Amino acid sequence: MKYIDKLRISGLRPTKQRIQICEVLFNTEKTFHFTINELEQKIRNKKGNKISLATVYNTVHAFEKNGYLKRIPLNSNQTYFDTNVTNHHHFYDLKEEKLIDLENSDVGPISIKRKINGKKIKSVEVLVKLED
Amino acid sequence: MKYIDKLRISGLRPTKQRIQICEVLFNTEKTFHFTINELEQKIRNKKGNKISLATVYNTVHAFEKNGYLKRIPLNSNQTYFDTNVTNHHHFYDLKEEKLIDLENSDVGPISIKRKINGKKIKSVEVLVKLED
DNA sequence: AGTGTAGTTTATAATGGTTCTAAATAAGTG
DNA sequence: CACTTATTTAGAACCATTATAAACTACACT
Ligand SMILES: [Mn+2]
Ligand SMILES: [Mn+2]
Ligand SMILES: [Zn+2]
Ligand SMILES: [Zn+2]
Repeated sequence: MKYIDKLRISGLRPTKQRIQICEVLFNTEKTFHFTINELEQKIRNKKGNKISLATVYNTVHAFEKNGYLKRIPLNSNQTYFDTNVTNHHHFYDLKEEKLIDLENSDVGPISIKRKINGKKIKSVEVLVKLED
Repeated sequence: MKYIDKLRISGLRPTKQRIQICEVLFNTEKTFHFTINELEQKIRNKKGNKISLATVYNTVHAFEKNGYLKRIPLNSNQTYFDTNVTNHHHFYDLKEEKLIDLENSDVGPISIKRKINGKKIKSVEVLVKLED
């Protein structure tokens, strides 16, 4: 999907800054994990110009709300996002403080046997912590 | 196990403040989830006196390090802890913003088929998000 | 018991990721 | 081009958490 469509569907006008964010986020072979600060640095390195943090936060949050980015539940002082929005799970390397994707085929089916009245399951996410 | 032993094993002297924290954390039929601020309020309500936040943080972190409390990976602006330190998983009710324990028997066995060289699995935690 | 030392509590400050603000700028529309 | 509305931005505000350092306490040893 073209960047501009992702932006438009997310209710955002395709500005110069947002398109640069898109190029770093979506113009890659592989998906990746990032914090807001890492993303801001990456844009500065790859594009050679600086986008204000407020714009990065706004754009990432809009993409998250519209399903083009995923927030990863993790105990860290920074929030981690994922450009891989398919259902998948994660290794978390405690020493390196790095996330690694687990393909869905890497994890057997997960059966949740308990039901909560009036609630339905929105997502099931597994976090596998790794140590040496 | 007596509070004082938990404290001593954690390398902490059994002071008046720490014993009050223990009474609120461990002197209950059921286990529970909490944030530091909720814990501090609970102590003030149940014990009628105030313990400084620094002491609550220090004590909780010492108990976490020694396996008497568990930190729950969750995307929140506050850190959640659990007095249930057995292997178990969680529902997270997105609307109520509340954690619910899933007993181990509520979740089928989870097989992780991928290995990372030189790393071993420390924990496997499932987070099931609930919506209405 | 009294003393000395190391551990502890506490109020308060510092830190740092995130969110808010409001003024300057840019996009879209006719 | 003129106008309206959305966007960007630097900086301030927010707030959970961590650090600080002075007053206080546990406890081991006389
Ligand atoms: Mn978090
Ligand atoms: Mn946190
Ligand atoms: Zn991922
Ligand atoms: Zn729990």
